[in-house]
Amino acid sequence: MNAPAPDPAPEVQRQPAVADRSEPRLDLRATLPYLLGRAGTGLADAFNEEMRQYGISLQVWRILASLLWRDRQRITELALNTSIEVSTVSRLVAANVRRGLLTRQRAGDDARSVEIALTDSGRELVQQVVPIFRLYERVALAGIDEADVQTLKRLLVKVYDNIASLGVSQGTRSRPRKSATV
Amino acid sequence: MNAPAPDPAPEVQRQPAVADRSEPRLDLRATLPYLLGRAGTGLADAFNEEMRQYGISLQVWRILASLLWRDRQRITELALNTSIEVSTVSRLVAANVRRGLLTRQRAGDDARSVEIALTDSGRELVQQVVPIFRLYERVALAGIDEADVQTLKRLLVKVYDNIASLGVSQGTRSRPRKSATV
DNA sequence: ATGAGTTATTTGTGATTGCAAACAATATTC
DNA sequence: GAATATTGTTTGCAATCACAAATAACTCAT
Repeated sequence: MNAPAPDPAPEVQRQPAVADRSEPRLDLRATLPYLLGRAGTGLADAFNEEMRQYGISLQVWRILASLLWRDRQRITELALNTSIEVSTVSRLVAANVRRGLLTRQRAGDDARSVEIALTDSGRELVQQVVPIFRLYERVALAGIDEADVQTLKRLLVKVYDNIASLGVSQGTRSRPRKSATV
Repeated sequence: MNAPAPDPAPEVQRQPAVADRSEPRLDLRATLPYLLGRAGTGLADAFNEEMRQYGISLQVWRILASLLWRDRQRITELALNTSIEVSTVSRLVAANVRRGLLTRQRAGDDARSVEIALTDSGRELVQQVVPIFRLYERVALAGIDEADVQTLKRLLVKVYDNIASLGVSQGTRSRPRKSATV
């Protein structure tokens, strides 16, 4: 969702012939995918766990947070901004309208779309959680100096862009797909 | 639900009074949890997709890779090494024994445990995938110089350790929990 | 306006998987 | 050596969620 990655470097599809040169012995635990996934889901799981006491899931948190950032979004917008499947967003929104955290009303200009907004208690809840979220970020970054934090974030963006460039090359793909981001 | 955020290493429970000082406006997309999750699941999804043509899921890949690294592991070991839930490992192993990629035989010394090992065709398959895995890692790291790669990995370990300290701090936790690592 | 094509959302359904309970075997304690 | 606790694995069940099909409303060319 950003810079289309400068020089996407190696092309992915085909070349198993050459690649066989690498050793068969593979220690996953020193690889980027492993370290990245472990840190990511570790953080996500921990935060998700924390969210239980607020009665919301991580996914719902992201929807609420997105709405705090910009209120009155349509389902599709929410799906795009949170990287959650549209149908899932639809159901999650429905559930939380029932719970009184969100309102859903049809958009004036387009009778198909609905505008989702925070209720007062919804806003209250998110604002209550925001400090917790920030806290988790601080905890995750504890003992890392500011310069390294910036480096880390920059590299994570770079990595994402590198990967994203793959998806596009594949041709027909541009869908949101899964996710478990905090 | 487990530890309701006790008093882990870093300062956890901040007073919400002060916390309100932080801007209510929160741009998720500049935060570590977001960037981390996005990069991690982006990579995982892409690789998972790639695995389709080999007929295995990302989870199965990790089990196979772990067995390539060290053969003859018990279910619990596999769960530990791959960070996949024990019951899930059990089912995945069962399915792939049926498919002829793995063998399962009771361990000599303990009639409860089973030893999982690669069959020839299982080993053949993993070895075929290893280069693809390495390729994905290279693609993800494209354009990042060696020093930064090391920094990135080091920081990811640090972040994980920081988070892990949260969970462990409260005696009761030591289970593997969810995951989606490549 | 009418019908083809598109966009927004919801609903049906199957697959995955986490948790807890069930089982089975071993260890420990008395 | 019986009773109890612990460990390793599997299974029952429920929740989550992606994909696809269905529904509804809009756009636009004719």
